[in-house]
Amino acid sequence: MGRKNATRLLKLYEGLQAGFGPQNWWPADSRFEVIVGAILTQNTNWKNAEKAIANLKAAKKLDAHSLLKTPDRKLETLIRPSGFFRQKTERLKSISLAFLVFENRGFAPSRDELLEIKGVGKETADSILLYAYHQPHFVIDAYTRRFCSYYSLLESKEYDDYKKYFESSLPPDIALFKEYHALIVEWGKINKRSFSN
DNA sequence: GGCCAGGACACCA
DNA sequence: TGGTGTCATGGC
Repeated sequence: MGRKNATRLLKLYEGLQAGFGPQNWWPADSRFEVIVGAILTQNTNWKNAEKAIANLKAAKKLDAHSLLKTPDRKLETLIRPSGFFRQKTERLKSISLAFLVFENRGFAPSRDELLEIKGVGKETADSILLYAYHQPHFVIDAYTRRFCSYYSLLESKEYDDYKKYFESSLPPDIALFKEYHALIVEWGKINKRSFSN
């Protein structure tokens, strides 16, 4: 059954690849920038998150120390285009602090450690693990659920059900995980009018 | 002009 | 566990 899923998933992957080409996620110059982007894009169009990141970059606040030293009001102004700017200001600060701890001790955070950080849920944690720390965690988002529903792969309400489905069906290939999730997002953007929910 | 983005969390029953 | 409200800007 795992084999069947694998065959099916890989076939769909090839189709997406052929249709959309290489995505090369995550666009960022540093590990910290990936993490910041993961917070800023929560329930937000990436274009808007990108503007906020550009503002942070221009203000030279795109490193954990500078960001932590920036007053909340100032930070809110810089990230305003990404929406939810008050929440995200708080979340950026809490994750910046945790990031410094991870850097100092010299090894990557576990999923549970990330989930303990305020403002980091399952999708954000997996995005950070996959795209910032290059570990084989499959990222599940709204598009992935629709994708699974559309192709009758899996029907569930639980994040972890989807995560296990992909991780147990696919070979633990980091590049594959990164590219597959990115392609599903592209697929979702194109098909969003085709069906609802 | 309404709808919704690469979610998370608090609160309630 | 399951349902609902809140957070907020900008593109289409």
